[in-house]
Amino acid sequence: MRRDVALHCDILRNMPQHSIPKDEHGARRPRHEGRILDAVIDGLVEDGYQQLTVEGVAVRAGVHKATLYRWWTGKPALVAEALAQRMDTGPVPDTGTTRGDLIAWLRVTVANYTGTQAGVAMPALIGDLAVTSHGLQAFREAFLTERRAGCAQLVRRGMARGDLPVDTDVDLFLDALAGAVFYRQLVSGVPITADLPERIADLLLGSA
Amino acid sequence: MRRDVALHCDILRNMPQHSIPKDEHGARRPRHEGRILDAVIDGLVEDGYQQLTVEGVAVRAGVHKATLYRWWTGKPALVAEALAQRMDTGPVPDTGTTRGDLIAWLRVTVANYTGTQAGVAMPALIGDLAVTSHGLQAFREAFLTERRAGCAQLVRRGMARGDLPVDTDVDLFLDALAGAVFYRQLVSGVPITADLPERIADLLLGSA
Amino acid sequence: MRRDVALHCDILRNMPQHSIPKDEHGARRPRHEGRILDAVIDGLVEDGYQQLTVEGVAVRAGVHKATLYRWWTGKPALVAEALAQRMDTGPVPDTGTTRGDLIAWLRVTVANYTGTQAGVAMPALIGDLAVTSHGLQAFREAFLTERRAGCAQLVRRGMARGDLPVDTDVDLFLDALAGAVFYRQLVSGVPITADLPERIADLLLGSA
Amino acid sequence: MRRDVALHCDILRNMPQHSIPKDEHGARRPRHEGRILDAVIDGLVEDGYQQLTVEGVAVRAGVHKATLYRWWTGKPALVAEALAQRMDTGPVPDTGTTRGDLIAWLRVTVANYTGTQAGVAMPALIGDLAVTSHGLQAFREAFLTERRAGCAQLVRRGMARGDLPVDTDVDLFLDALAGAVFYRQLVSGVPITADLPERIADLLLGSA
DNA sequence: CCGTAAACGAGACGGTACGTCCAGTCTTATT
DNA sequence: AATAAGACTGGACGTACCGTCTCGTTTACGG
Repeated sequence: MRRDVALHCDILRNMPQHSIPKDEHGARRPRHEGRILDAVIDGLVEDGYQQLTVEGVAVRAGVHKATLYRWWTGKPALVAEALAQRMDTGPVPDTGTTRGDLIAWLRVTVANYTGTQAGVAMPALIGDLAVTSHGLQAFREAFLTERRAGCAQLVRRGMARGDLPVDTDVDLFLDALAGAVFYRQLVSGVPITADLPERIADLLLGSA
Repeated sequence: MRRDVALHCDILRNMPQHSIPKDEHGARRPRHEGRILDAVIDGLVEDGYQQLTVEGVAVRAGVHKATLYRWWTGKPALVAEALAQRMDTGPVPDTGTTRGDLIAWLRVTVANYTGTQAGVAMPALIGDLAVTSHGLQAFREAFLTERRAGCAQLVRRGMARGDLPVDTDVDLFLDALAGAVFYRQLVSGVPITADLPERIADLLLGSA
Repeated sequence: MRRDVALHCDILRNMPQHSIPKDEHGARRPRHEGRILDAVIDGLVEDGYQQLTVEGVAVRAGVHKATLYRWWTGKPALVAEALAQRMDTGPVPDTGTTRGDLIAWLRVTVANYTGTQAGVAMPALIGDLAVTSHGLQAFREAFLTERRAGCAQLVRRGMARGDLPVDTDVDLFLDALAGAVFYRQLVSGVPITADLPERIADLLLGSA
Repeated sequence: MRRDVALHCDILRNMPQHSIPKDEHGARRPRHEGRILDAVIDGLVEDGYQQLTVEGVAVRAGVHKATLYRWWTGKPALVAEALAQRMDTGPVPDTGTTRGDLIAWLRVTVANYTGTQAGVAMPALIGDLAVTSHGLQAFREAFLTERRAGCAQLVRRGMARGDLPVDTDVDLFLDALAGAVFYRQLVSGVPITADLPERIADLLLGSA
């Protein structure tokens, strides 16, 4: 009943008062889920993941702490769900060229990791989720799988076009693509400039 | 006096009893520094970064909690120093070929992130360090700069040899190199196999 | 509607299914009153008064918590009613001698306070009831008045017989009689032996 | 270290600032013990035992909740210690006559149970203490033993004087003595008048 | 060899948040 | 109607760890 990191892309929210909210499968949902997830996002933006507390979210959302624990197992689950719902995924880009597709895709990635609080929250969140073995895996499925599949599609299109070697290791390509952004933002700290997407695309297309 | 993330590659340790440990500049050092950093590492290995507590380290090291706070500002500083001392850096590889050098360097990187507890602790540690603006920067300088410089040297050698384009963005190349490993280990969760170093090298050398 | 500590010596219980239970005055009664009060008693016996919870009673009785709150004001009222129905009162003893009567009466008292869970539950129950001014009074009327009247009758018979002074303070006599048992059981903790009734009777009859 | 109901008649309190308070045996004591026990008593008087909360005591005493839990196991232990220190024991009365002694002793008893909040708190306290098997026993030893011994001395003196039968069951006598007051105050609810001590004395001396 | 300064051990303490429990109320649906 | 189902507010629980503090003791160096 209680979702650990059971993430839903729930669009049915802000229902008329006094009607029990349900998701698309008819399952019960927290009464004030919208307010709660908004509160999580707001807290992330203002204070960052570390400073975010369950009690703080409860206060901000005007909800009792116990209500949060009824529906989520704790801070990681709350944040994971909030991020999953708010993180921009967008459509798979189709610009006509492989380079253009990769650049478009990377732009969204860069925006997600830098523009929102998601990037800053991510390492700590992952650290928290990794405490339990299943936590991180569930998060990956809810959060990454879809987005990763979109990019894989894009890479295969490039292979078909002959822009990429036919034996390209797709998974590795994706890891290098996203990893370059992720690592720069979190670890190396090299400033992220507007032309980063193009530079990464060029590096990986071997046409730099 | 108190080092926040003032990391030293201290080789003077395990001194004869009853002599005050000093570093190479004659500065005083914590009496039981060796035991303490060992305790940190042990704690990391057994419980992970999240579960590690300053009190726990104190108990494990047979030292009073206040002693730790006298010398370090808290958990992140303790862990950062412990990792910096234990993380294997090694010499800059020189195998004769650029591909060989990259593979050798990546092997050490993979070993660091997977073999030790460092990789697992890293995201949470970074998350903690990122709370204070200077924390993360200090950690980078102590931890990354040297290692990164070694790899940069290796990349420039490749450019000189003509194995890499002359206008290669070195910083970006390093980010993609390490990022692919880091991202795979922490985010995507794709299993890390023995041939990963070769595959990454091939991908980035455009010869895949 | 809702009885606070409105205790009834209800003998209409375990009715045929699907007939609305009513008391002797035709008033409506909770549908599953029997199961509920049994659950209270069971809970008292197994866990004691402190550990008894309204939710626990609801679960045990297979009834919804709200149902309990519809008919009773809370735990004290529930327990008070359950005890009132189960506490053995018995007839006023008439053995022919005052000493015999007192002993017989004390035997029942001792049995009530030691054999059942009533004695153990009593102080905490009284503590809870005493929170509201009327709570304790209502409990006294339902629980004590009848039993006390029976004993008073017995004492007056003794005065008539000349076994007790004609100016005996009956209320005080009753308090000392029951108080000796109550105090020993709850406060002093001196073990209660089989001959306690005789000893108390002798003490108060002045023939010890 | 932590006293469950380890009660001390500690007179060493309100020490000069920054000196660690110790009891007569040199054992450590809570820094603000005086303020804390005062807060307990005040809370009892104003709200009664049931409404008293550990958090409330902490606030009232200007002390952190964790401090209370460091030194006491919970509410029962706190209240027990506070009552033990504040409950008037007084010297064993010696009026020259057994009747006078009993009356004097009963007056203090009545005052304790009615004048202070102790009497009102007592049943609920006992109920709480009785949850753990040792709790009640510890309380008895700290709280009752001394006072009871004083009265026993008084009863034996009466036996020596010939005012009481030589085979009087002292324990039972004490139970009846205190029980009459206790039971009236808590259970029967009969109003306690000024002449109650005399009446009880007369009843038990068989001279009523 | 002894006095001084520091590091250290011991542990109470205030503070913040945790995650849990139960009370008691409410809405909605069912019987 | 009375019940069932169960979400919800509210308040307290007892715990964990943080980082700071005082106080007394040890340690090792420098005169």
